[in-house]
Amino acid sequence: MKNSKAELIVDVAQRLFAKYGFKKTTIDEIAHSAHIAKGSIYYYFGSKEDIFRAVLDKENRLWSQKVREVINRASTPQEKLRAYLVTRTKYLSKLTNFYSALREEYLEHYAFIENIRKRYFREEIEIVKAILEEGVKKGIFKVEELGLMAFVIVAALKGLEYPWTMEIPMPDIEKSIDFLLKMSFNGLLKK
Amino acid sequence: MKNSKAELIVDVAQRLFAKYGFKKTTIDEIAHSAHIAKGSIYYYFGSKEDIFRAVLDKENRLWSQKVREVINRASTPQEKLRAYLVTRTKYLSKLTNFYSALREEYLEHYAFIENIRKRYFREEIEIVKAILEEGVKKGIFKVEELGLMAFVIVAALKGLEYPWTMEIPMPDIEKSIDFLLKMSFNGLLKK
DNA sequence: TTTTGACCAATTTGGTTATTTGGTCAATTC
DNA sequence: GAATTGACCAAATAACCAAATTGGTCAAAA
Repeated sequence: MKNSKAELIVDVAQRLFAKYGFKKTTIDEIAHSAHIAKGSIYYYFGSKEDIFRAVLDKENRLWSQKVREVINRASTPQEKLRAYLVTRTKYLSKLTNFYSALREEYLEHYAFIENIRKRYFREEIEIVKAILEEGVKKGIFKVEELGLMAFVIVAALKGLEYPWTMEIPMPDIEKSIDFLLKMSFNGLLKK
Repeated sequence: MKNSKAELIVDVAQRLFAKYGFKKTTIDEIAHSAHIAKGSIYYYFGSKEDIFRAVLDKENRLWSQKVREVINRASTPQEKLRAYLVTRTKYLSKLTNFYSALREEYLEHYAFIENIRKRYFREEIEIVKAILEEGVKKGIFKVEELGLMAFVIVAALKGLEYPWTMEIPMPDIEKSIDFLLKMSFNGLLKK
């Protein structure tokens, strides 16, 4: 038995949320699509928000796994940082629900979505922090305040996401990242 | 006579827009607050959007002036860049309408606000580009692609704005900027 | 232990009417 | 004639309300 009922619900909900968004997807639809009664859903989940959280968690686990995998495969801290930046950005747009929930759907700003957003923001900072830490330990990076540095990097990344929301013609994302990295490593100043 | 009627309208509208936002402020209110008839407003402005644009322009001129002033006062390109980053960020939050229009009010996403947003985004990029250009000419900076570099810097700045919208406890903004700058100048790598 | 569907309170929807809004303009004032 | 006015209008919005839908419950059944 590879799929428990709870997983089935999450899978179905994932598809529907992706298509219609959180608000427009109804529990009845989910139940119907999953060929179970509505009551069954509430046997496994406490609320609609709970289901959504489960979907987001699933997508985030996938993203997190992929990102960590790519980071581990890279050998130097520089490569790790680059691998992280490129992968996280490319992969993020594939996580339909995660992405739209944290960007578009926040028009409605549900409190629970805000919380999820914060949690993942912190998670990203932790990932970057770990990379920087390794770099410092290996004597490759020179960073005084790890936490702040990680914060600034992640915040800057968010900034790179922003323009394409605004439909400003944006230079190719990967090029921008490579550029940001090159500058980060070597600095602006002429040697 | 130091205030033309058009200026009076803009001043009154500025106050009201700041308090109630674009949508909730009515032409009747503006007319009433300015002690003139509604028709008079349309003698000077073509539409409500026009008035709003005028308010935004006024605030932007102020901001722009302040920023350029501070930049000119600084002597080295490094100082100019720092002066720009700090001033632009600190000052931006004072421009009530400008700020809220380009952040909160975009929930409604009026096309004309999107356009203004884009224009100011480009304006910021130009300012940064000019600073970088000077730095390169003086042989202080080493930047290959000026446009892209300026874009990345401004985008990163937007990223630093983002967290306090999300109410994530954010490290002090000035500290972050100094940090970002130090890193930008010297790079992450150990020498 | 799981599953069900009738059931309920609360919210959302669709349709209608009343009010307000942005914008016009002929008449009036300066 | 440039500037100002307020009554006026079509269109948008708010207010209202009944009907439908929604998230969530629960006693009964499997």
